[in-house]
Amino acid sequence: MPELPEVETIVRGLRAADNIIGKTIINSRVLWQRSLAVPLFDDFQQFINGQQVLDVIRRGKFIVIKLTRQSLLIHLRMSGDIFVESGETSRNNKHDRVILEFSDGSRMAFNDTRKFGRVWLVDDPQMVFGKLGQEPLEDSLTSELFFEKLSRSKRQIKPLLLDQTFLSGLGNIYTDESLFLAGIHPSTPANAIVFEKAELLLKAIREVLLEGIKRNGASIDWVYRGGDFQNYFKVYQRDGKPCQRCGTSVQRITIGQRGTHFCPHCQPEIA
DNA sequence: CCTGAAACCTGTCTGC
DNA sequence: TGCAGACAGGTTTCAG
Repeated sequence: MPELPEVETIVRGLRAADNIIGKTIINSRVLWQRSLAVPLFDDFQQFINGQQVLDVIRRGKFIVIKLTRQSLLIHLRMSGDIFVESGETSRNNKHDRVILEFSDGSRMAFNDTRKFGRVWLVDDPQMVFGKLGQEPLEDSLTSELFFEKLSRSKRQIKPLLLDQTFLSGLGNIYTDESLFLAGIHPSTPANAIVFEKAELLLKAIREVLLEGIKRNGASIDWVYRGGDFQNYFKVYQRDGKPCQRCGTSVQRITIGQRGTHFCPHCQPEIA
């Protein structure tokens, strides 16, 4: 599920719809030990009990739950999801990995089919995301700064955008969609992108992320949470179908072990 | 510094 | 129907 817009959608839900702010944790259950990055199970349970949820924010693809004394960080990786509920659950809870129980009888479940997701309970979040790159939606990232960052790397633009130490929050879908909007071939060397194109790319990244957030993220495969951005993909998983701009068949190639979708006509090789 | 491959996992879909 | 293989929204680690 999880790129910046999906994580943002979940965080907003935890602040509003599911509102866990103000709740006190009275018990925790860890059903899959390796979902816990740190600390070990005994300490986790001991430390978290009694702490109250003060706030929930997002940093990159991390969900940050600020507690009385510490922070609970959750990274959903490929298949993680969060559910808040009370009473008997009606959903499929087969893949619940970590559950927090609140004093009002409700609970929050971290569900993760593929078990790639991780949970950290730490004093200082910086310990976990110290090297994370800038938030793409923040104004402090100017076109000039973005262009300068690009010009310092000769890596292919797609793997660079996926690198969370370069920018934080972009994943496979939003990267492909952004490169399409900007008309840049995914294997273009970053330092071959001229200023005007860099400016266009930053604008495209923001446009795609904001639309994703507006549509509550994308729901694909067997995971559905209400988001419908999947109905507005221009290239992602549209290989073989005509490009909506020029009609050329959208192509799928592999770059950096990731499926990569682009229009050969609108995104010519050489920036 | 860069790239590619493998690992961590479960589930779905396609083709024979 | 069965079964092999490819593939999936991510990240880390290691070899070259």
